[in-house]
Amino acid sequence: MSEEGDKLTKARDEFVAQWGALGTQWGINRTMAQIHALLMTAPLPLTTDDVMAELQISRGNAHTNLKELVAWGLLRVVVKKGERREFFEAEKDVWQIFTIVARERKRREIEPALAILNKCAEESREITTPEGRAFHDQMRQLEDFVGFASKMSDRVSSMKHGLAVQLATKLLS
Amino acid sequence: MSEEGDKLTKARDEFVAQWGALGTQWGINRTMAQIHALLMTAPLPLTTDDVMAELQISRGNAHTNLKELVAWGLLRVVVKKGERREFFEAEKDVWQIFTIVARERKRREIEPALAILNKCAEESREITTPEGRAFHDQMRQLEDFVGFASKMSDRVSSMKHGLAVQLATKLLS
DNA sequence: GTGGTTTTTCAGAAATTCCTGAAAGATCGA
DNA sequence: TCGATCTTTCAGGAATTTCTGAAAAACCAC
Repeated sequence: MSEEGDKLTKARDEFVAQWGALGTQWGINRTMAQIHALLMTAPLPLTTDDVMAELQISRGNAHTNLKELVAWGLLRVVVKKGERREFFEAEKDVWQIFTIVARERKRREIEPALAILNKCAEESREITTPEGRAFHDQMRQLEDFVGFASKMSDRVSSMKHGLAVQLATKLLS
Repeated sequence: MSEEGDKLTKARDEFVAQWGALGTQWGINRTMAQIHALLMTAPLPLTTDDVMAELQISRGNAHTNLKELVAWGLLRVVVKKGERREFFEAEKDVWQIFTIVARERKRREIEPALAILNKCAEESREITTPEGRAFHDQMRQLEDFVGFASKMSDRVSSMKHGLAVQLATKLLS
């Protein structure tokens, strides 16, 4: 039995470590990704101290990243009767996770881009030189495309899981 | 005339600066994003020295990031008759840019994730404890979803622009 | 070959991001 | 109100990423 426990611990530790390393690529910091991995695979909600102990990190670090994950909506705070400490539990549904991440990425990556493109397209609207026209055109094309992507992202994110799969299956066939 | 030229220069400089700042969010470094912005809006191909002068950066920095952009496929090297220096020109078609970025992101973000999930699902396959089953299940669900996303990404990236728009329009209607 | 030009590399500096640890601030029961 | 417990903040330090500048390598015409 202890052997199976070992295998599980090993697999889980590996998942946490590797997922943390991947987090960097995804533009979130290592600790945040590790905490997310840890809680996604935790059978029960954990406290800040549990997380500190498991990942060997400081209280400040654990606290900041736990709250950040709560702000994203990837974790929930759980209050237990007769317990003063806060417990944290992860959203485990993959479609939910996906929509949360998609929304956040849209907010941080797509919307600022749109704002810039809008502004630059506007500022160059009335320039009549060939270079000016070319610039304006390029801004418009980018703006149109990014705006389009933004709308798509909204649509997909707000779909029910089943519907999205249905659509995707059609696309893949 | 000079007034229009000023307006264009101003708009373009702003685009380069802001796009550079955005690059950070997108997980590429500021300089790389700035160079990309500069060349996407350049009427003619530029040399390394042009880029150094425009962005006020060192030769090493300019060189490294130009080559990186060429490796991505976002820039092309242009050789001019009677010129020894290399000139660089950007891919300006938005759909092309999108597919290139999508492919690169898939390679850097999705594929490593799949590899990890695969490994962890495999390692926990035979564990029979309830915790082990739960872990294995979670890995499988993530694996399935990410694999699915990977295939979708491939499909969309390899579409012709028109087809993608057609599909998307249907989705948006 | 030689001299002049352009490209490439890379060690160390600069900038940015992330983490720690401790102190201050809340919360709560008695 | 007090003491105990838990949460939050943040200055300074550590780690990571990015950039510079100069030297080396590659290239080319003569």
